[in-house]
Amino acid sequence: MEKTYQPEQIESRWYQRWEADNRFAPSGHGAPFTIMIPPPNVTGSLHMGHAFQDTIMDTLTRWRRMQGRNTLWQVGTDHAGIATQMLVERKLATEEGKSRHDLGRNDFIDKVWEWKNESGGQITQQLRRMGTSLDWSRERFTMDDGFYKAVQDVFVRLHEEKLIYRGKRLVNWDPELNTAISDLEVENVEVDGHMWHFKYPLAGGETYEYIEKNSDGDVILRETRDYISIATTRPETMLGDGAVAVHPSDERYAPLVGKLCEIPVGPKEHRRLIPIITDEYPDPTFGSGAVKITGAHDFNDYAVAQRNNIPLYNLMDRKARMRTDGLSYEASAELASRAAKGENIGDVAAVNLVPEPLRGLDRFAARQQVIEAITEEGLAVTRRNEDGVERPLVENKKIMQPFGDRSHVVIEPYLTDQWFVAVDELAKPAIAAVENGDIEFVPKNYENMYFSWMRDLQDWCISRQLWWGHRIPAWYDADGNVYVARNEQEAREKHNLPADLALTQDEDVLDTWFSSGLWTFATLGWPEQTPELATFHPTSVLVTGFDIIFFWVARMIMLTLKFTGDVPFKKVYVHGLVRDGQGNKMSKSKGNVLDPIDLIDGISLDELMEKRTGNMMQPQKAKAISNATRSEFPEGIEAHGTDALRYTFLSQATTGRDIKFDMGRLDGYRNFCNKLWNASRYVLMNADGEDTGLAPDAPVELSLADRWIISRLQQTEAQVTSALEEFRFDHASQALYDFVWNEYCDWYLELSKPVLWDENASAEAKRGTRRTLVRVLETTLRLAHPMMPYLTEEIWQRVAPLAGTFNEGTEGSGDSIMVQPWPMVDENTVDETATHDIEWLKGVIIAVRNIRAEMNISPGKPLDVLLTKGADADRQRLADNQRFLAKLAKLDSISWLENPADAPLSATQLVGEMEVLVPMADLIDKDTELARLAKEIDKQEKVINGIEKKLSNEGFTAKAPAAVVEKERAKLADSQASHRLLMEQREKIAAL
RNA sequence: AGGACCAUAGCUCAGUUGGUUAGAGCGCCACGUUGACAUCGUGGAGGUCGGCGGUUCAAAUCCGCCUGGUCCUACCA
Repeated sequence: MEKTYQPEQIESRWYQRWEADNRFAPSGHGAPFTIMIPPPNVTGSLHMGHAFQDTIMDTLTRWRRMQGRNTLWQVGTDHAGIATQMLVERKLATEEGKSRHDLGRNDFIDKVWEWKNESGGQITQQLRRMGTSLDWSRERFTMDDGFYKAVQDVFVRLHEEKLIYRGKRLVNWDPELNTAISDLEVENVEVDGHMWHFKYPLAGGETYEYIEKNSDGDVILRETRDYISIATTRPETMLGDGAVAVHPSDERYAPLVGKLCEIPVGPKEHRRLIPIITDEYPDPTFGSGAVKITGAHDFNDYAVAQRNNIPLYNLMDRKARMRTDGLSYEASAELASRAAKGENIGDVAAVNLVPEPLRGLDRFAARQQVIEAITEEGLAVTRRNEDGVERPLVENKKIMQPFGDRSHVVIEPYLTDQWFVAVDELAKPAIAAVENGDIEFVPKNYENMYFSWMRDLQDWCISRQLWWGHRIPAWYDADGNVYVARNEQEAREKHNLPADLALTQDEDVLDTWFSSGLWTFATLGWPEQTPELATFHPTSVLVTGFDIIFFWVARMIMLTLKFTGDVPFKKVYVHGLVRDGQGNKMSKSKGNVLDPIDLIDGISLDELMEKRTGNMMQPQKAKAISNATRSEFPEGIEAHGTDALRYTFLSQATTGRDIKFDMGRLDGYRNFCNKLWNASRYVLMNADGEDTGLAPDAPVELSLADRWIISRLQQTEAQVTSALEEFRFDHASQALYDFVWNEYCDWYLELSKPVLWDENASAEAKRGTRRTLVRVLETTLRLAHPMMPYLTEEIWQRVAPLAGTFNEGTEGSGDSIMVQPWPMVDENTVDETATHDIEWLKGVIIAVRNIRAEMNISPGKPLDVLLTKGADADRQRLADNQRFLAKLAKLDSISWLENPADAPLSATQLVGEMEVLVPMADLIDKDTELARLAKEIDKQEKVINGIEKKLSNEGFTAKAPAAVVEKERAKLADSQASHRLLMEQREKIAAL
């Protein structure tokens, strides 16, 4: 074996072997255990979030597999409609200078498939690097044939039940991508905005008395007005106003209700009139209390317009430019004015209320022009500034502006025909499933997040004006009648359409999340009732980030309950975001992204800087990022191997919070891998080719240390297992780390040396120690395997043949650790006595080490040590463990002093009641030692005082449980003993 | 505006139902290479558990308020 662990040589070899041997396919005979991987974008690449998530899923999967469960970890990728289409469009533009429209729909889609086939392997290759035991033989894609069928089926059936409908609604429109998006794909960001105040003159020059009162009811303003004052952050939408609304209780405007006012924009001769109405929506205490209602360009206004039958006038095209189509402004204004008076004007779609000079302008340019025109006309509300000049009132104001989460452009509420899922009926059972515990969130508090969202759910807009995705299975005839069916033929049959009737399919595709919502059951063959579906569904646990609970988890629950009658998963393990070491979100623009593969393989500083700044347009920013990178990673990043990376993720996988990825820990766990590697080297050096007690009838003698480490192993097995059951990967990894490093390596291996290297030790004892060394290691490897698969497999191959315990119950498949049984706790080998004895032994050794350090005695200098004042048990322990003590504490001799009074001047430490003496008359520095003792005495006195105070408190002795009081008394006795000893020491030294 | 989570050693984090002398790793200091490992060993320094109040015999832990941070949801024309 190499002297240090070299992961790169081991990992790819084992992964290929596992995959070739079909180790990842379900094979257990126990209860099924299923995890569905959250399908990564097919054209994506592995980021830290994936790596983290995949580590957790793989750990669970490997663990359950070893427990004998019939384990399936289903793999697949997502077609990721918008993301993939954007990517290919950008590629097309840069490489061929073409847009998708140059290619046309079919050729473009071919192009995407081409790209998918070319690059889709990247993410799956990277997944393999993480050691994931995914069943590649069942890999799925959300646009493969099976999914196509499932999606058609779900769509058609939901439509038949009227749970999918089509309608003209106000939706979030992305003017860059030219598609509708769902509420969830909108990010609201606070930006600096303005609020303008304009006067809407009353029709026919009418006037009224405007009276403003303060909260006490005193009149603070009284004036005659011929207008109503309106505030807006989006003046360009005034063109599409359909009404002005005031609150019904607002006395200021009561005289105006039912009258008409004039929108102060557009050609003067065709100014439109709109009614002043009442609605609950306006807040009388905000602004002027009067709100313009632009039903086609604002969600709140839309609701008001619906309630009050106000027409919706669309002003913009798909790119959020002012419309150029439809009727002339003059004709449109005429129609709209008739509508305002209550006339039915039929289809409003042709009405284009954008004045000709503004047509074709971008929305922001149009805004500027509208503001200027109104201001010029004197219809802006003015305020006298500090300098005494009247100026138009423009408030600077933080406003929340909606941005597309992909395109990062301002989203426009836009009136279009879209397909929707009516969610009310689907949400009810989905809420119930979590309420009644059929689905459990870990940690629990995410259930609240889920409930609050589910209880206030809007219908889900599922149509996207994209090309890449599942095309909506609906066909139209020339008259616009719609026929929903699985295919055109079925549409004709279903509706008895004449063969010569021309049908065209809906141009839109479905929201990506519509198909991924079917992920847990469509991957298993649904709508066919396959054996896989019967076996592996519902799945056991979903591992996912909190950020997609709404996007994905909630929708899976709704759709799966609807179509399988069962929940998609029983548990949802929700994890936080992986952030950088400083707690910042990793992002390309910040240049702080870590690539899991780089952490595994290592990367030079130059390459890392290039990677982080490669496509960056601004040289200044690139330089800043380079500098930051250089100061954080002056030497680049070393290779750490997959297991170390996995272990780091697991140790940081604490519940309910984001993860600050800690490079220091990564180094630490790389060292841990090396530690385990070297411990194994030691075991193999001492056991390979030797008698490890494999023969069933060979007599074996187990030493104290052997019994102790076996006992500790049982406890570790119990800890790791229960930690995994509770999804506490941090605890599982910690328990294993402690056992391996602090017990097996630090103590047991050292304790094994005196036996193995002692020529006088019996064959039985040597055999027992070798057997224990090997078996404990072998079991530990199995315990560690789900967390660190490569290292454990590599070592296990060499250790297992010497351990001879691995074939139990898994005959014929004993050639990989993957298929070995998970360690079972054996209560019979838990040995309390051995534990106490070893603790005593450690106590003596540590006491000597302490004395060495305190007295500045070289660690190598052999000492003669005396023990005294102990019980008979201590004397016996000394007799039994002479050679261990001598070896580990580097002693010449250690013996029992019958009469404490005979003790020479010594440095002394207590182990229980017993004293450990290192005689050292010649070594002592009087003053230093006295100072040290004074400090120690002081410390003990503080402890004693604290406990005495506690014990003298009657409330404590009366009310605290007896055991707690007893514990305090024992502590007091210990401290008093220490104190006495220190005092004696001080006396002796002082007498020198 | 409503809600969630977080605040423990210089850094990253543990700390079960209240009872520890408050722990780990990294970093730091001192010492140490003959027989698994310097990606190591031994010993050590370092914390009034964000602040204030309360409940209790007893609070890092339970309750309230405050401060600071992260995030979600909804938003006011």
